[in-house]
Amino acid sequence: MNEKNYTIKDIARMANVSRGTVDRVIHGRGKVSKSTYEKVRLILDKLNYQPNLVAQTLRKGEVCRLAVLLPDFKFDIFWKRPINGIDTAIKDYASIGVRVDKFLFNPLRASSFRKNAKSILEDGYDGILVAPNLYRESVEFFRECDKIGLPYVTFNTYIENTNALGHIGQDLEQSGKTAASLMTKLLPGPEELMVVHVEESLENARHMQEKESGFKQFYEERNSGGVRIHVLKTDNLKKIKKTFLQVLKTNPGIGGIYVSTSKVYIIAQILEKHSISSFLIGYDLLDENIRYLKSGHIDFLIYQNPGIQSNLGISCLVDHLLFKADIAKKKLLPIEIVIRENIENYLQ
Amino acid sequence: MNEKNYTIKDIARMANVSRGTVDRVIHGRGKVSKSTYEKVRLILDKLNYQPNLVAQTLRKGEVCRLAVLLPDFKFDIFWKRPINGIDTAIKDYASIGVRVDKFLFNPLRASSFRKNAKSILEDGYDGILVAPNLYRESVEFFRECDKIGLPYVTFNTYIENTNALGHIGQDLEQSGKTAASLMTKLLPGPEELMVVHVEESLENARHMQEKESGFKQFYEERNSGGVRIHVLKTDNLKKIKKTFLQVLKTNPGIGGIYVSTSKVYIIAQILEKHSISSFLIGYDLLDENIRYLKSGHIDFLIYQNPGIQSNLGISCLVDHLLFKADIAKKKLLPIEIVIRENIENYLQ
DNA sequence: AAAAACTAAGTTCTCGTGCACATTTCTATT
DNA sequence: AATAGAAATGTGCACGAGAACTTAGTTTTT
Repeated sequence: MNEKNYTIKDIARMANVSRGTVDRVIHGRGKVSKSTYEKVRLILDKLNYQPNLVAQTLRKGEVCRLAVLLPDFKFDIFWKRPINGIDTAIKDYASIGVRVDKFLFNPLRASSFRKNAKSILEDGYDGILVAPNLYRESVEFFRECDKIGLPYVTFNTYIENTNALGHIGQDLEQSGKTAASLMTKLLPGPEELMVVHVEESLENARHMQEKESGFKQFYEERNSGGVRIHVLKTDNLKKIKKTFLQVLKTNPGIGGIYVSTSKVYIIAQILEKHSISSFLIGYDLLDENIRYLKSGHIDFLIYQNPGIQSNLGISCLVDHLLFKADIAKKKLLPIEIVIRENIENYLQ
Repeated sequence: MNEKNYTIKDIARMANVSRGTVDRVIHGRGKVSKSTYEKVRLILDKLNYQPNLVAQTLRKGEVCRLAVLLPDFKFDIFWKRPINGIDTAIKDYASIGVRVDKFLFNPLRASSFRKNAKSILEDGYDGILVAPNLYRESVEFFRECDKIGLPYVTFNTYIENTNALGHIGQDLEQSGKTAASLMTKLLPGPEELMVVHVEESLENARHMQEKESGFKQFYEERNSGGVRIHVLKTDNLKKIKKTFLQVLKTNPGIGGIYVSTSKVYIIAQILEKHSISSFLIGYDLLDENIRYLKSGHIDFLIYQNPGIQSNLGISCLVDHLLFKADIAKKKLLPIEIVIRENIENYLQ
């Protein structure tokens, strides 16, 4: 019950050797006779010796240095929350001696990515968390990392065939499927539905596509042949109202709308204004969205906490570097289903 | 950007005093002249000195000792997961010098609670996490704690008018409301519903009641006058099938069933066997429940991770004791809505 | 005026780890 | 047997905080 935490000193005393010898055994630094090695090893194993992480951290000062390479939210607001999440993670990990430096690149300029990547490679970091949304440059960067054995974790955008330690991201397809499943719960019969993409960021172009694909896939897998899905895509916030209403008018059978982005409140607004009754599912806990969820104009919000994503990314590297833990290749974020009654959990 | 973390030594050098003096200023231990005090204080404030938590922990060895007083899961399986959660928390906090000891009592015997409570009081702990499900004994225990200024956090069962530092628990009423809200999404019209309580543990008797109350409240608040709710309560697993089928037969209009416990798979089983089609909402990610969720016999599962609950409980005490943080009086657990498409997030 | 009491400050030790350096022990060669 | 050289093992210090202990200087007491 009352487990004592054995120290190197304890082990040394029990094995009748000095601390230095125990230390050498623990770290396999050699220069220990075979018999001594085995004697110490046995005691170590029997007592299940765990080094005192606190002392270790104190001694080492900075345990490891991580670099984070993400798009600057100045150019793409999408990245604001992941970056805030990183800031939180930085504080959390500072106490155990992990230092994290941020490198933010302009996602419109390959040169900006290259420049930051170069700095990272030159600065001798121990691990990197990177959003590889510039494909060619990222692959090039990964080659460099592989060359010098620098571990990296990919973030948000998944790239095949890399030696990444892991990937942290949203499961967009599954997210679309979740939306579709919720939709059929609202509208069990064969129905006419609409998928609306309200472009909000560069990053999201690809995301929206995958969500739509997941949404459709759900119905294909179910063989719900009777379902008709209309897709509306726009990046012009001014035009959207007109186009949207037109699609609705042309297809009066549409009973459910799935908005693939956090801009779902725009659709809710239109529905409210024109007193159109339709089921509505969208993303994220923006204040406007919450208002419409509470008023009943939005039926479900799906939430994938980007803050958690950042934290997972850092912890993934730390686990590998510090605790030598085997980490899951792909860590995906929870897809949270939010309604009026359980929203409180997700606010703060 | 590149904030250096100043140490006592740095401060001492800048103020031209010794480390001891700085230490005295920091901890207000007196024996420092006014002029020196102010000189040091000024530098401290200007540099926003934060003591190195790692060194502090190392020095102090054990930072604090916490006791956890819960029912033994040998007598009530309900407590298995919270206790597992505690075990996880114990490991997590060990690294920062927090020691947690478990005291498990027999929830059927007041004497068992008393005996454990006495041990805790005598052993000089710094804080206590307690499940006060034996009312009279708990109140008595809290009086003792108050007397010696021992902080405690209540867990799972809420007791009014205590000086508890906080309470960690499920929001049962809200949980019932969530179920009701999901039900209306499945069954929008005025309907006939059933609430089934399948008693599974002592603890749950009260829980079930609150969930039912929340479920009904949802409809009252909405003024859905047309809804009829039948309640079935049983602790006899053998009889349940018969009674349940009888209620269904007598009230053929019932279109939705809300099971207030994790035993929802029993109902699903009956529905499946008799090919009864009805919407079904229940609790927890038991293997059987997951199977029925995947097969479509269960429509929604609600999940309130008891492991998280334990962790929150410990962190609540640690925040208070170590970081002197103001903690929220009531911390409630997320109410997670689980369907086939997002279940993966919650498994492991 | 010397001893005692007190104040303000400095010094040293501890916590457990990890590494550099010092010392001992063993082996091989002359 | 003496000794170099390697191999094995021991020791000391630093990391930063914190508290006990020590010292220097001042005031009070007898």
